[in-house]
Amino acid sequence: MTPKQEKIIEAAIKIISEKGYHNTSTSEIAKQAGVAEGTIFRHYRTKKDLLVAIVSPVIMKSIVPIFAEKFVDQVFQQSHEHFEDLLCTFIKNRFEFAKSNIPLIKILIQELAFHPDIQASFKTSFMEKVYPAVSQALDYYKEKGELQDLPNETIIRMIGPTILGFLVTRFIVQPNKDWEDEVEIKRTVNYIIGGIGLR
Amino acid sequence: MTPKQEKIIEAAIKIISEKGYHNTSTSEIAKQAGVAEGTIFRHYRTKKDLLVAIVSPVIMKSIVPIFAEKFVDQVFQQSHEHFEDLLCTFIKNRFEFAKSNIPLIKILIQELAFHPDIQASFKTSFMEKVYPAVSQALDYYKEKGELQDLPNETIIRMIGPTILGFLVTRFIVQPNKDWEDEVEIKRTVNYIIGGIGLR
Amino acid sequence: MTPKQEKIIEAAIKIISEKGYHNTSTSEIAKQAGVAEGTIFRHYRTKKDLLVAIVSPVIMKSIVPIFAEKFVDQVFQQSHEHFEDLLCTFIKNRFEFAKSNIPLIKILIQELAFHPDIQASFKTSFMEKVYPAVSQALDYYKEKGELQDLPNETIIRMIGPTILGFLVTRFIVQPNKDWEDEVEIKRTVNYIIGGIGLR
Amino acid sequence: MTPKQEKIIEAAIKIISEKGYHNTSTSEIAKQAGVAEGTIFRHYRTKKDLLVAIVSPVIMKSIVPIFAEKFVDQVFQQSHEHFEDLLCTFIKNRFEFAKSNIPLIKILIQELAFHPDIQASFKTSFMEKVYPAVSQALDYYKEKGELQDLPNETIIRMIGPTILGFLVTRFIVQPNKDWEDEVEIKRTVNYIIGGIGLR
DNA sequence: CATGAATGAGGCTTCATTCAT
DNA sequence: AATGAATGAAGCCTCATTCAT
Repeated sequence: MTPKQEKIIEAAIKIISEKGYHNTSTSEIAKQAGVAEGTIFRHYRTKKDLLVAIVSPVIMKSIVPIFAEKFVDQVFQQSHEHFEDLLCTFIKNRFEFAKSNIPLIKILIQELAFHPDIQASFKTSFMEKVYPAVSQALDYYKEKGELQDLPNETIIRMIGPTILGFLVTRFIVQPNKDWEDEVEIKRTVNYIIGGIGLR
Repeated sequence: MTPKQEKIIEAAIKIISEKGYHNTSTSEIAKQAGVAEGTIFRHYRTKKDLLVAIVSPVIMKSIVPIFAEKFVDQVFQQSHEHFEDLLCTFIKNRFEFAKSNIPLIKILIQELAFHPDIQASFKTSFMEKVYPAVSQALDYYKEKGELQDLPNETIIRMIGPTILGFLVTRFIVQPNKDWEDEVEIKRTVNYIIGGIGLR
Repeated sequence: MTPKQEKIIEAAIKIISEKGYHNTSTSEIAKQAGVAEGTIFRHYRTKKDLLVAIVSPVIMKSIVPIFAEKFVDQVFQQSHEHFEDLLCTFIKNRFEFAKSNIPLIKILIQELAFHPDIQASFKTSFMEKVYPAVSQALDYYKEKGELQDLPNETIIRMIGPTILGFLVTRFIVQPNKDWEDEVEIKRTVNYIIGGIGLR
Repeated sequence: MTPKQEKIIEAAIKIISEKGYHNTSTSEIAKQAGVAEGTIFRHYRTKKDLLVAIVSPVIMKSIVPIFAEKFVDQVFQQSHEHFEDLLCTFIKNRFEFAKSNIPLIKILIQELAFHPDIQASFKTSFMEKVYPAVSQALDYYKEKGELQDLPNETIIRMIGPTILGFLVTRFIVQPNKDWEDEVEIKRTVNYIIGGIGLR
């Protein structure tokens, strides 16, 4: 990855996250990157390729890592005795990730709707790497009697938007509000635990 | 609203919800509507105006009505003794609304990100009509001891994505899944009540 | 065919025949036609489509008509007792055709090499319409003892370039030479008859 | 001519003959030649220069040699008693030349139309070297009473396309047909002799 | 009111050519 | 001599918008 390439990606992320993929012209990206327009196409065959180059790693990093590599181990190494601990770790981790990747996440969310191939890539990542790991963890805590006996799909369907909703509100909808992050994270954890935990 | 106008709106909703605003050309809309391209611009000065004409009513209908007109009354007429009842009514109502307005909601969600003016309109509607009503209701049930003592903003920030997440999953992400709607609605209500209710 | 369309075709023929398809830009054609560049694409979806629209009719008119419609009839109505008469009529006819379609023929010859689809179209026309008719005529005159017993393919392979070579030399290679057309046509006929006729 | 240069020429001939000059990019040539794109421009100032470097020798070799060097001598050394012998030698010679230079000849024929300077070069070669020699030979055989009393220009105008037409048909239009080369060459000679010879 | 041909600005992309390494 | 990243001019094409009919 040459310095010019980095500038291009950087510029593209900045502008696309602000105005959206379709409202951003390659000439604009080139100008912002301080590069000739042709240079973009030396590195990315099409404008779409550039988008994919931006979005692909985010897909990986946004959902995969925690689960694929450490998550399951952690769970069974009892590093998180209670589901609540695990949830808390997870939310804090994703919070930090979101905090330092706002533009990328904005782009991913916005463009997911319009690019079936990106959608597919996302879905695949999710179904192959995230879902099995989470499902396994949920089963584990269900057996420990910490979770209600709901289908895993339902649980995920409820936790997912809760966390995503929190992060989107926090960083995209009202980024300038005076947030007490610690408290709000705690409340989100409580909300989820209240909603799916066993009393 | 002439019959031609209706055809235009109808066609625009169909195509834009499928392919997105930017991937839909006015000529395509005209063809689908069985109308000359010029006719569109006789009724809507710009393509953007057409989008606004589509999206504006949805903004109203998607968040306002229940609250603005009947909601508060209902609450104080004790038509819903418990918050859970109110919540259940609300979710079922929004469920039906979503069911019969999928394309419109798709458009609204997708384009909200790229059109600051639509965002503003949405925000205004929300802050002026929805928030006060909901807030009032929450206070009422808090006093009745049915809700935890959380800031209203936080409660809304948690309920909102939960419901929206359910509807989006149900109708957009996995519309073809074999859903047991009754059950899933009940679970969603329980999830929320568990999360914010007092035990 | 609107007047603008005619202007476009006219301009395209002029410039492409002078400079070749690839050296001619659509903006140049538009300017020469006194039309906006976009107008070209309203009538012809691509630049290639424009070329095909120009070339297709020439394919038809350059080889098909004489044979398909009148040729065979004429032969069997003994309107041409000798092969020489038929040949003379044919060459004169093609001579006149070439004279009034020089740019079109130039384009056809030049671009045939680079556009496999046009080639195919040409080949099809030739094999389906021209070859059978000519072959039939040749057989007829062979039986009359006027032609040597050569395979029809060979005869056509020799007559074709002779006539084409004459026309190309006459109208493209040396259009400004002081030609005695009558004489030169007669000589061409004699050359062919000498080459394939029976003494 | 360095080995790199040879690779470049070789690659250029291959690709340009297949796809034409304008449809071949210098980067493609570089890749096929296993050379950096810049290297092409170190040896040939422009893409056009490269084409000329390819085409120039073919112009020489395709029409000049036989005549310029050995032809005239041969004629007056009576190495060919009859015109037919000379013609036969010539066609066989050009046949072999064509056989081993198909791509080059393809390029020459195709690009001649679009490059006035190459045309000029061709014309000059022809007028200065070929025409006088051939003309002299024709006069010689006319005096011997073997040829009809036609203008040399006319004779050349008829023989040229006949031979060229044969070679183009044989090697470019229908290279895969099952040709009996010996027979077909003989027929071509007979066709020409029949057409211009004295009975 | 409706039409649809015409417009022309602007977008993406290609590619011959240059130049620092 | 060779490289190949960078350039930017120019090409094809799309599409929202206008306007004469």
